Amino acid sequence: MNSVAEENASPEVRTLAERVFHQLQDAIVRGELAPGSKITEPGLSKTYGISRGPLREAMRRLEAHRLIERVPHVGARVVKLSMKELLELFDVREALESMAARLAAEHMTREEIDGLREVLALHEHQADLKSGEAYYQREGDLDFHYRIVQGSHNRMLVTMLCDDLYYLVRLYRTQFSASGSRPQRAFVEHHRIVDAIEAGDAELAELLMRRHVSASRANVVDRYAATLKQQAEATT
Amino acid sequence: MNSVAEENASPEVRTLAERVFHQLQDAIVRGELAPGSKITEPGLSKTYGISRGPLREAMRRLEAHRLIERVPHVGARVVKLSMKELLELFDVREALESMAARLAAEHMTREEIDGLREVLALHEHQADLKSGEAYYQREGDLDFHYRIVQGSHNRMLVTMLCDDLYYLVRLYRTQFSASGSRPQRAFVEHHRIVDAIEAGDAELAELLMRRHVSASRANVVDRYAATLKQQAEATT
DNA sequence: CATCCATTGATTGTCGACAATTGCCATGAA
DNA sequence: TTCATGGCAATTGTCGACAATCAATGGATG
Repeated sequence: MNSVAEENASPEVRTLAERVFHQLQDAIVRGELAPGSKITEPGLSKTYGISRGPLREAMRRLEAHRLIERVPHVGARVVKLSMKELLELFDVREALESMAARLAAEHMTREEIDGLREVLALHEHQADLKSGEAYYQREGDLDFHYRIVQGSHNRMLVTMLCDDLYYLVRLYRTQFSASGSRPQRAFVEHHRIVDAIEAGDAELAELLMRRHVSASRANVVDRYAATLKQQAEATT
Repeated sequence: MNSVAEENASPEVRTLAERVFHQLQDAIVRGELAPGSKITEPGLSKTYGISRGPLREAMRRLEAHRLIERVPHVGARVVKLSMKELLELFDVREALESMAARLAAEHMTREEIDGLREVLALHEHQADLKSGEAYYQREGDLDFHYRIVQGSHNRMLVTMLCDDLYYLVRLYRTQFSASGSRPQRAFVEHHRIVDAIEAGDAELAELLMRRHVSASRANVVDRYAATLKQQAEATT
């Protein structure tokens, strides 16, 4: 049923390999393909109705994006983020996003800043409606970071964060079912960051973003420790 | 002389696609494939004596590493770094390497620090011999940065810098024939960085590395401006 | 003479089949 | 019972051929 519906030309969905790459990327990030599960070429080839050629290219791209792990002559499995790797991811994000915030403060245009403010307002509105949910809010959080990165006007940075790391972040959120959080505090931090960017204060924007990511990391560590403790109590 | 040396089973040179990927990677970085030149699948297929299947997978990997650029149904060309992209690269390096230095100061082992000092001593020795050359010194410079990144013990960071960015750095050096430099000053900076790492002073190590990369970037800008001016004079 | 369109050539995208390597399972011996 | 060894099935790696798409050249027309 989907073979006819999706044939209109999106930016880069013109070839089969591209299409199945995005499909697989989504399936993995949304958790439809379980982390750690084995991926077999004939299997996917059948489910997606394409030959193994394009499929292998799609898998090579997934490998480059760290969404699957391959071993020659053995096979591929969906990546399974360990706590260690998750913390590594946060360190990298801290480095790259703080730089992005700094560059954004220097290069962001008026329209981009306005758009950023709108995103912020939208989030607060949603947060008012269902403050406990924090469901759409999570996607919104990424939206916020997304726009700042684009505001850096550094294409290399944009590619690294938006095309690679953010998919890992989303994967982590489904994998650890991390609905988590600290909504109001994050909102305040977001506002401060935008203020700094609007003021053109690169140093401050960088510092605030760095603390923001760092705090998010600390929050994850806390929640993880709590989970461990809870499990320990459950088994006694 | 290295064409025979590297054929015994290296970590991941077991499949044709892997092999030709590394070969192409080297060829591009060393400038044997001119930047901007068009790459055709039948052509490479013949020169390397393999079928188009593995070749396409190798090219997909090269694309992911930003060494070639592909357009669907049109073709692929060797990447040609513009000055803008080069500066973008430096910003990303500044972010990632300063974080690496910080983590290195926290996690580097005694042996790794000793090894780092040896590298430094070796470079000074080479610099004494032929102070003007700065040829091997350039590879040495990368060696220094390489080891610090590994000292961060952050696998994601290692992959990003060593597997991706450093190849772009090498490509830039051949493309701009940038033998460039400021040897003695860089040496001093290197020493200071190692001192900070050995002292476990993460903040300082981060700051110094950041300045080091930033200074290197400024140096590139200066040399570029000089080149432009020189060209302008030549055409009058 | 310039512009537009069609045909041609080549290159990329896709497919199915064959060869090579791996992991598993059964069989046998210590 | 346990371990080693052999064969077997399945998956991955590789190849050559066919179809789809694009750029380029040539001719026709305003």
